[in-house]
Amino acid sequence: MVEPRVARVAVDMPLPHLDRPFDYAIPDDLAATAVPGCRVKVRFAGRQRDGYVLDVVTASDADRELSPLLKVVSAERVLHPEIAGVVRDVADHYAGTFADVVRLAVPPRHGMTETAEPPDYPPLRTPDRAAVVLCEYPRGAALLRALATEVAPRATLCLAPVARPLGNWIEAMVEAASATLTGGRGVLLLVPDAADLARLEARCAESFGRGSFVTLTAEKGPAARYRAFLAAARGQVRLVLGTRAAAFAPVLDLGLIALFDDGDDSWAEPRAPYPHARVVAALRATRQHCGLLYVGYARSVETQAMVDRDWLVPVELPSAARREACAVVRATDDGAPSSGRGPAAHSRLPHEVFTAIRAGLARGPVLVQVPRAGYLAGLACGRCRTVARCAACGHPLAGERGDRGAAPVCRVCGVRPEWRCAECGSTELRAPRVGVVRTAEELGRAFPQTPVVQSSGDHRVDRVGAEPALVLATPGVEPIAEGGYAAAVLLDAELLLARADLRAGEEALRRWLAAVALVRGASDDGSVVIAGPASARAIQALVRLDPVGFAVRELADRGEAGFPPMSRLISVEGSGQAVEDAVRILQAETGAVPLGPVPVADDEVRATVRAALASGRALVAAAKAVQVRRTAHKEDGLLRVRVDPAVL
DNA sequence: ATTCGGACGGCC
DNA sequence: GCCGTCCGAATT
Repeated sequence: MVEPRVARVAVDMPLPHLDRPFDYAIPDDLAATAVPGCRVKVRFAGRQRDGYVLDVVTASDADRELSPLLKVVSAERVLHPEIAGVVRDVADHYAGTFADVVRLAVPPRHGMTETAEPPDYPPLRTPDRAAVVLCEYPRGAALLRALATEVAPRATLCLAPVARPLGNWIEAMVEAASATLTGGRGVLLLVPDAADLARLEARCAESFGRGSFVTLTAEKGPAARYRAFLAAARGQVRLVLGTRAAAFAPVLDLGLIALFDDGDDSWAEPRAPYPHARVVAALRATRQHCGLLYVGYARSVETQAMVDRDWLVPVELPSAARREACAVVRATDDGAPSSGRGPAAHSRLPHEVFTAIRAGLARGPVLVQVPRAGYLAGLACGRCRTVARCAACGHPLAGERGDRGAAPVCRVCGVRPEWRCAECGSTELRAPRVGVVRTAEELGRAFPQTPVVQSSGDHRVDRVGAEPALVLATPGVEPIAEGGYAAAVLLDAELLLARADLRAGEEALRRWLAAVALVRGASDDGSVVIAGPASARAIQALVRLDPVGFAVRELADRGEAGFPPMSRLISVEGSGQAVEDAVRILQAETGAVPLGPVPVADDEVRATVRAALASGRALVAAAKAVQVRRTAHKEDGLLRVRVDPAVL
């Protein structure tokens, strides 16, 4: 009787034309340690390389003598078969290779950590505490029941943005986790950044017990990262917390992936093949039949698309209940497109902003959200302020640096269109105004008796007390206020809106809602004032606290313009010749009409190819085939392929 | 006839 | 990527 003696190995070699498993003979002395998921060394193309054993089988279909495994690095199973499947799915979705994706999924080995006695992980406490957040939402209780009974529900929770339990995203995630863990399955909780992770970690320690779960993040060094990874892979913990890189964490018997704020741009992996954690989570939910929950104050256009095809269940309050629970939001135009120049025109606070701050300070801290300048400025109609879009491809136009009347240029297809506003017919374009409030000193002068707290990227403040203070923050780093802010003012809305980016409106609304979520509800006199053009769709959505309606309309716009998530879009970037060849092949094989190429930095160009969703798989497959051809024929020049990139 | 080198294609 | 092989041209 012949024992299983063949190892199917994923060799660490990111060449697209060699992106498949290779078989190796397992020598007798390695038979015990060469287990599925372990790291091995093999000889490939005459060179020693790393790899992972995907499977151990009895026979190979290779028509040649198998090379032997050279070495089993260790018998530790670091790439479980189901994670290997997810890695393959992600690689296929993004026209990438298994080797590239597995590097994102499995952290580098740390030998000392692996051989050391593992720390003691006490069992999870799953307190029998009633869920107070999710049960307030329609379908929330049903969601919790499904998570507890292995039904693997998929949902997107649009939280009411308010500093009350009803709007507490941490509580919502802990409740979903608790239900799943009580039902006996493992949980993966994902957040976009380190500050959110610290807050979630503290709350989980309180609820489930310190040390009973792990936090998987690269920030604490390779040993800590690998220790946490091993605890999950060995099944020593059933709850894993983490940021982007933890989206692949090998939680055993996974019952739930919950992901907070999927619109945050940090979910996009900067390394090839540039997967987005939202997509990784969705692919895992499909393959692993686990629950999936997106949590946020905003609704991303992507998750709305999943709702529309009945793949996700929407969970949100009816709009009347939401408005009743949250702060009252008003918009005040921060000045007409003023021709006035000089300091006075720039430093004048809109009256309503001033009064809102003054009224808020009487009752507690007031948040002032001030966006940083320096985005790539987009253009708007000079008369009606509708965002100026390229007539050829629908992408927002950017203004080339210069004085007023600067030539508009499309960064996607490269045309310099004769622009005319689709709404009002005007041909007058305008760039966004510079900020109304430039400095903290300016506001400090306006409210001289009030303490001023500043939080920004380089100097982050985590929380402030309940006493009156002016809290100035850039979007994304707002401190939490004890008991909630009495008021918030959102300045320079137009600056955020007028980026030459498809997602400008969505992104602005997401950031504003995050600020509103830190403010007390209307019944506690919480109020928010946003300074910007009240006619803008995103501002209207904020005033009505209706991110879902906004996402529905944005999605419809994307559909009309042929952009993701209603189309599949591939960007091809690299040397002119490589891009030209790639685009020609993609066009020939799929019939897709390319946009561009347009020059980008360093002598490189970028072209964009779009296809209807129905033929998206074919487009992605063709893009992979282009790379296979390139590397197999050793063509020179670089070619980066991105599927549905977050920004163009 | 023999050696050298560069291009090409397979890699388990 | 890297190596091995195959073929043509240069060298003896």
